[in-house]
Amino acid sequence: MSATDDRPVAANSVRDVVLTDNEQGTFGGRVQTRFPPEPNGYLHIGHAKAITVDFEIAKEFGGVCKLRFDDTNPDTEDTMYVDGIINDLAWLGYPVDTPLFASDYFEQLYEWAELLIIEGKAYVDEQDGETISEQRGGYGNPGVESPFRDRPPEESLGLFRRMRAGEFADGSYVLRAKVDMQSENMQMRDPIMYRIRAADHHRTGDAWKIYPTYDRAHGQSDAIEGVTHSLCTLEFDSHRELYDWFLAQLPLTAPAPRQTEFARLALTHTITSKRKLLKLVEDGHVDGWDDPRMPTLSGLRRRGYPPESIREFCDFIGVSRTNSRNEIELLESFVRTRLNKIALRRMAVLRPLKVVITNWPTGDDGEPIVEEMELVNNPENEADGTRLAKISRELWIEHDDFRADPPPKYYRLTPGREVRLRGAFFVTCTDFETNDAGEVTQVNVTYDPATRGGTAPDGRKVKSTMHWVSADHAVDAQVALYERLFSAEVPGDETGDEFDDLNVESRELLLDCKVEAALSDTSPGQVVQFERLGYFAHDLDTPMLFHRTVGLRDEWANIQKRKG
RNA sequence: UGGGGUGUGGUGUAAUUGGCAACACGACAGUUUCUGGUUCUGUUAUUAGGGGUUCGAUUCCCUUCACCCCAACCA
Repeated sequence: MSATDDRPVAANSVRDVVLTDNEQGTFGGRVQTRFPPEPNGYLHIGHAKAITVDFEIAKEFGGVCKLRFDDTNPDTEDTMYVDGIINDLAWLGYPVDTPLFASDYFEQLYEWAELLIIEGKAYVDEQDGETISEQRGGYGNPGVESPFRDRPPEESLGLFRRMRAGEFADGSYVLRAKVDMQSENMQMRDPIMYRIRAADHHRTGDAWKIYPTYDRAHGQSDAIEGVTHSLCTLEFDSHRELYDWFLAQLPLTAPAPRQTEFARLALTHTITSKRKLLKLVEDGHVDGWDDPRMPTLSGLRRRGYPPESIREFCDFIGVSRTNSRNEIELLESFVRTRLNKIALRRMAVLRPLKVVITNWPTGDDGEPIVEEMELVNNPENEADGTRLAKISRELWIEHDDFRADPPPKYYRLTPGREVRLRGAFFVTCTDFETNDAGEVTQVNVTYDPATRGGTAPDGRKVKSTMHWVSADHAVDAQVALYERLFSAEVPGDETGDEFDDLNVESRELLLDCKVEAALSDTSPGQVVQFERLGYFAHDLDTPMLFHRTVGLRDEWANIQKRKG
């Protein structure tokens, strides 16, 4: 997905590595990548970057990218997540027919483990986890070799086979690689290769009693699949040495895959830790994994983010080794740019205020007449055509669009002022009514029949144009407005606890909205622009419930913010 | 504390072998407009600090500092 316009192509440190490999013929020009999620949670915006890096690099060089589930830890994994991930991937634009599973390689991995034992490169340790951890030493401190490190291979082999047979309890034995207890790289201090787990695996059930660790399984799964470029995030940098070590012990015929790291995506006002996302769900701060406030792909989908805009964003931010945090506003700008082109315009009144056109004509039956106005569906795309909307004597307008006592620079309706009702008429406010609390309950206006369609024959101008819906023809709707889920740019930056920055008012549900009739034809998931308000996504399940995807740029809001 | 990684505007990313610091978002000012939207224009940086080599340094050298990652039988 390289840039097609005159924009400079975003940096891509991974591309540079592939380019170099191709020049040097490391893999004979082959490029194969993989996206390797663990099925223990749903995909989020951070994964979207990894996904585009993995898939787009492969595409760019005429290679393939496969989806492989790294399902080596039965305790946390579930088929539900497998399905969810495949689903989200397809929505993002990367459909996968035949996912791969690390668990399919368990037998091969096991055989290679026996090989290492026989060659004296792995041994069974029977110390407890705490002891092993202590012996690992610390940064700058030497490691201590396990008393079982030089156990004869035959003995280790016997023990390892009994581990597999299920003769031992969880945690009683582990298989360790015999690497270097004095290495400056902690990953190399005899890492665990296999541990005993009595758990039920989501695919292999109880067939296995022992499970390989990530470091043990990952690189070798890559090798089994023929991966050339194993792309991952920066925190695995220190694992690369181990990744290479394991592969170097194997009787591989093809060149070993190469691990290359890049910086993970971080966004302001957003968390992407799976554990904390799960906590948001479990503690009821959000409705679920697909709550529109969640940074999950399913949440963004419900929120109305076009998948293309996420891909364009990922392409734009580039790939580098610099730890950074992108502004959520940048992502939103891609959403707006895309939606501006494709979203149909509609009129919706979120906080209705009654307007009466006092000089509106009456028909022969004594009732106010009803007229139909032709409205443009999308000024950015003439092919979207027009629609008809009914108008009569009584209307709803936005509460914010009238002020009895207007502040400076207020262009909207106010006593004595003439404004335009979008695509309809010019109206002038004559007076208004209030309740006991002094709140405005109704605005009375007169209209100028000569301005039908929205232009004055005499060429006079108005300062502002407002959206409206006919009171008799409006449809009821509910609208969810969203603020950032975390109020701080970097959640937890002050206190260390992200949840201290949780915005408890991140959702405002408006139950009594009045929208134009055409909106009842909106399909589930469709995103439209409510004119002057923003982009809104029709809920996937509940009819006439709309989620604000993102607001429009709002100059007036900025003016008020500066004052306030 | 040992090792590894990274530092370019408010933010993110660019800048052949050293040669006018570019693009986008945001902000601000203006323009256009039947959306305070859109469009278009302008403004917004002595490249972490210090020193050195050079006619010339974001780029090469030395040095200081800051931030991130690593001591799970998680991935």
